[in-house]
Amino acid sequence: MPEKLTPMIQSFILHFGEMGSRWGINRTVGQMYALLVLSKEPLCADDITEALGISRSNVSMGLKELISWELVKLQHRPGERKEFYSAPGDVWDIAKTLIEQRRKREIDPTLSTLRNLLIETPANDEEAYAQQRMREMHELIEMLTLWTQEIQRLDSAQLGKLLKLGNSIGKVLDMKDRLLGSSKKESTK
Amino acid sequence: MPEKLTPMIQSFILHFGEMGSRWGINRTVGQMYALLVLSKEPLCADDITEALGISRSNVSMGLKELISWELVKLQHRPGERKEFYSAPGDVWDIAKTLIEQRRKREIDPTLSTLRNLLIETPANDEEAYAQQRMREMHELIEMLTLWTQEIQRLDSAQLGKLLKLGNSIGKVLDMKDRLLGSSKKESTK
DNA sequence: CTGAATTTTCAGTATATTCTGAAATTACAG
DNA sequence: CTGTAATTTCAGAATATACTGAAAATTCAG
Repeated sequence: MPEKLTPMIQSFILHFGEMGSRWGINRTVGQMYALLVLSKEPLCADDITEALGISRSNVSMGLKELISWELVKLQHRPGERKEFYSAPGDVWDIAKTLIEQRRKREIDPTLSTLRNLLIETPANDEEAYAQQRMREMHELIEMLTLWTQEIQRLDSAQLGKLLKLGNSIGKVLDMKDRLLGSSKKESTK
Repeated sequence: MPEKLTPMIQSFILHFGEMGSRWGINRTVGQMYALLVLSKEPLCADDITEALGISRSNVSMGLKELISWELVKLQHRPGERKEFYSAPGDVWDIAKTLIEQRRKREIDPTLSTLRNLLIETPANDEEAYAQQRMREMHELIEMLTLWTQEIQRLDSAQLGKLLKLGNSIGKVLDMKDRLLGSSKKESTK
């Protein structure tokens, strides 16, 4: 469908369309975002319409969704009515936004549901067991959320350093282990 | 639709059905899994059919999917033709399987696509820029994958200790910072 | 203000996904 | 083996999601 996109850029867009559809976002919106991420200059709705070969109205709705995810920024040019859209220039910023939004939309409501079910008094053994599983689940999700929140506080530069250092994560966890006085004696591979 | 499920268990099942549908898994399969997770004893297909009020064939297909995700284990009882299904008893095992499977199904293919596009020689400035974004993206995904893989190596008990210690993750990251000689001077809140 | 350029909305259509019942297949107790 | 209890398959129906074009609403240059 796309018109003047190079094969390389097309492949990328198609792949992330498919990926998007595996997450909440739908295929077309995923493609729109992929296009925006790859383009240096902000694009207007018509640019997207043409590049992806989809209807103008579909683009309008897609952009609305991307904006609600805070993944896309709207810009105006002086003396121009037209609106231009762009994705953050920093990939880590994008990832942080994605994580944050999914937390708000999925994790938080889940934790809230679990808490509500946990304050009820179990009516029988079956419910007592069920509540135990829910409790474990709540604990786990809360902890993983904490971790990701800590990681999200790193800025792109810090993350870059971490990356360059290779997989020293093992070392950090070992350190953590020592801090915790872990019983299991297993080195990092 | 469900018959003899208590309201508490119903709520849980409904919520995780919705959640499942936001991920690759569909609503009904999500409900089936929620039911299995909450039940102490393994269930047979007919139990699920009855509890959720869906067709027997739907249950059969759903179970097939859950098995392909390795989220559910099949068991036989001596002298019984019937098959019984159960979810792991440990929530962390479940989470690890989910993470692992999503990595295989989504992350790995994405990294592979990115690598293929990165070995091409950019035909023009536009492609050169696009490749740069792809490179950053590849780096980031690879690093985050490494982190999660390290975390996945922890067993349930280690994770439990981590949890009980509260959010000491900040401290570890600070430690890491010092190790890296971070420039930014910001304490853990 | 005005009106042309632009964006948004939405009802209807197209597409994709999920679900079902009936038929085919499989597995195993006897 | 055989018969039956169980599971699986699959074509078609039901449902849900995505997409479009036309019409309405909005915005701002002049």
